[in-house]
Amino acid sequence: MAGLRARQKADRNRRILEAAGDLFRQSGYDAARIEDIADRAQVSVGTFYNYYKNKGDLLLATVAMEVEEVLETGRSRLANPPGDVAAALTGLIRVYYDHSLNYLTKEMWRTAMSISIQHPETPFSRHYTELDARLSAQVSAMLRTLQLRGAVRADMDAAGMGEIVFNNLNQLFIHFVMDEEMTLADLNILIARQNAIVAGLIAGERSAESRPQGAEGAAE
Amino acid sequence: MAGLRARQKADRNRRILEAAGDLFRQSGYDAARIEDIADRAQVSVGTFYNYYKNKGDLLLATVAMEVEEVLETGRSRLANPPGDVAAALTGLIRVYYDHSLNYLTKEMWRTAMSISIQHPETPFSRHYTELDARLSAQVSAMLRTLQLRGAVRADMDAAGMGEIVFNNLNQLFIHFVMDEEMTLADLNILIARQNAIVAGLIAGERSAESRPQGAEGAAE
DNA sequence: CTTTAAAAATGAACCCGTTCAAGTTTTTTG
DNA sequence: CAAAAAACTTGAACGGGTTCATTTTTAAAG
Repeated sequence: MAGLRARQKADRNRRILEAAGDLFRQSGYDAARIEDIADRAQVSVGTFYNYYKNKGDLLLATVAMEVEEVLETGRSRLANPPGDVAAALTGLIRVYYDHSLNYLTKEMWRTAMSISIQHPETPFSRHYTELDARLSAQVSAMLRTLQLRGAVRADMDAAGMGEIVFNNLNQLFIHFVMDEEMTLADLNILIARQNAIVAGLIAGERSAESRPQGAEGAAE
Repeated sequence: MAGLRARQKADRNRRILEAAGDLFRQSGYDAARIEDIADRAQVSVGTFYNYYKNKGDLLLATVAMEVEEVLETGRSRLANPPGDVAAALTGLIRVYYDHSLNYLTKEMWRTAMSISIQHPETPFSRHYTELDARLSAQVSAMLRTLQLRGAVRADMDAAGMGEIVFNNLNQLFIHFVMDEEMTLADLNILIARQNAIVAGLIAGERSAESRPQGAEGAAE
């Protein structure tokens, strides 16, 4: 009987993950108590802490699964982006956005981001930050591809502009998860508007890109 | 004797704020216990909770003071921005950045952001989000001013582009406070680089703006 | 198969933010 | 000025995340 201990360990881990996902989605992160999660996973509270360093650490396991899936889907989009700059950007970004609520609630996203910001030195945060960096790199890579095709101005720093576009979409995503009323459709409209501006600015000289709209009044 | 109660109240509030600011800076937000803050302010724990709804609420009072000051300084920069687009953007943004560590530590910023994201419906978060919106509006206003002067392309949506620029600087600021090693100088270099890209893209046709650098290789 | 050692599970105890019933001080009323 | 009401202070008690000494289970050694 090779590895009874290992099997039991894997089993308990799976049960904890399942229980946590269920309870987080059902009652929310704050309301889901460690004791509840442990009970449902049929382990004691102490055992839970042998598997995860703390409650936040447990959330990462779930969030990370989601983001890995998004990265994989995004990768397949990099090879052949649409020729239209706005469409290419929006298409890639929608891959990210449209996956976002598959397994995670907005509250779970908020909590994950929140913990990541507050404790940047933890493995949780480092992992999360690294996933962000990889998403950002995908946007840069897409811009570079478009640039090599001539769809984007050759004199632009694609890597830097990719970061700007990613930072923008990331911030919009934060707004999205912070507003329970906001739908994915709303978010997509916002990002399409922003991307249209960017596309108008970076489109190659010869491309038939639609030029941006006129300016609105300013504030403050 | 008009308002003994009012004077005592103001006094206690001042003492609590001072004690909290001191302890947060000295020992960090997490390590500063409510009991310690209350002791130092010469009130009981119960009394503390008559003045602030919770620990995070107390942080807002400090953070808000800092941001209000930044907004005021920023306002004075709006009327007469430098003609150079990159210089105008970087100048405004440096007002924000250079003030940021006057009264607050990185850890305090992280905590404030963290709480704001996790509990968006609280007054704390609403206030913080509103301050962000006002900063964003300042960036938009500056772009609009430059546009009216002809330093920025007339066909650009200044309000939308202002949001993009703000989202970018905000995200960079998050990176900054998440990395204890990173200095303000490092941050300013990063934002100058990003702004140079933006400036190159949005500069008015006739302006003598420096064109952006060549593109780097892409990733992923 | 016993014995010994290592690994893991357990729940009571601890810490700290928050709440609340009871007590105290200030203000208002007559 | 006394009595009643209102406003405020207080610290003990509560809840939930986390820790740790102890016990139990599995693996290794003889």
